[in-house]
Amino acid sequence: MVGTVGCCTPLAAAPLSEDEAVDLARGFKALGEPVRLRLLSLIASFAGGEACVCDLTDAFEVTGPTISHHLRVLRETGLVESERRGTWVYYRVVPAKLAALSALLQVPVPADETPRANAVAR
Amino acid sequence: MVGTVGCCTPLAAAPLSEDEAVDLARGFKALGEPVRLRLLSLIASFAGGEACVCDLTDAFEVTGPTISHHLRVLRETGLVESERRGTWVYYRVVPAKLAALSALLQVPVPADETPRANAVAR
DNA sequence: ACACTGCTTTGACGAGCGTCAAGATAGACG
DNA sequence: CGTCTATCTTGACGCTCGTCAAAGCAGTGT
Repeated sequence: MVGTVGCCTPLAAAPLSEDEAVDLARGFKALGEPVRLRLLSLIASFAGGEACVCDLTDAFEVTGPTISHHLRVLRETGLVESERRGTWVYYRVVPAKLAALSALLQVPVPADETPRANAVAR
Repeated sequence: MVGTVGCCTPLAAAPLSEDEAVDLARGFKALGEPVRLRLLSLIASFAGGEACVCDLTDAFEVTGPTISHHLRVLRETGLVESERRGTWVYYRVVPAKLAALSALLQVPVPADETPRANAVAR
């Protein structure tokens, strides 16, 4: 049963240990950078689920080395995989890793708060 | 400014714009720090969904001001709310904000990859 | 073998972040 | 009012991070 809210380790289930927190924070920190987030989004939304670096570089204002640096961070965090095919290097996302982080943020919504995500008032 | 850009926008649906990415990355960056992640987890798993700062401070190795600083970051990011009641200040998580970030990471899993996300421990 | 293109690494610089000690503020209780 | 406790702010320090230019490496084609 995959679909349940408590499939893995929701944030509210139990206080995170320091080691768990260090490990998970690595993932979120990698996502906490606009260029990396766009990079991930671009790769994920490419046809076939993979994109070559040449496509990615053109979509940003930063230089090639910077893109390469961010891709390396994403790769070393396990959020993407890379593979060289001939001249080009292709990147694709690792869904399991994203799912793990996503699951952590699924908090059981208390009764006095609407479960709709877009109703963030204030 | 409410600005919850991607309330229901999975990462793979379409490439993030720069503005969306900047906004969402703010949230992930706040989560990308072990102490803050544990703080959030601690608050979320407290009975009643809220915890006073005194409870939180005791659970960490860092000093009071540092806890206060991290709580401020979480508050200014919209991940938690605070309320003073008498002597103590209580914090509680904002589920909608977490849900928004969680939804973004839900990627359609391709057939060749296992959908299991519980390999979080690493 | 040589030149050319795609991508990564190296080294350096400025900005931002996590942390603490010390001081400031707010409420409770004599 | 004055003191005590709980929490936040300020200012400073070291470390990490994002960025770039320049150099390096890997494949392709001539």
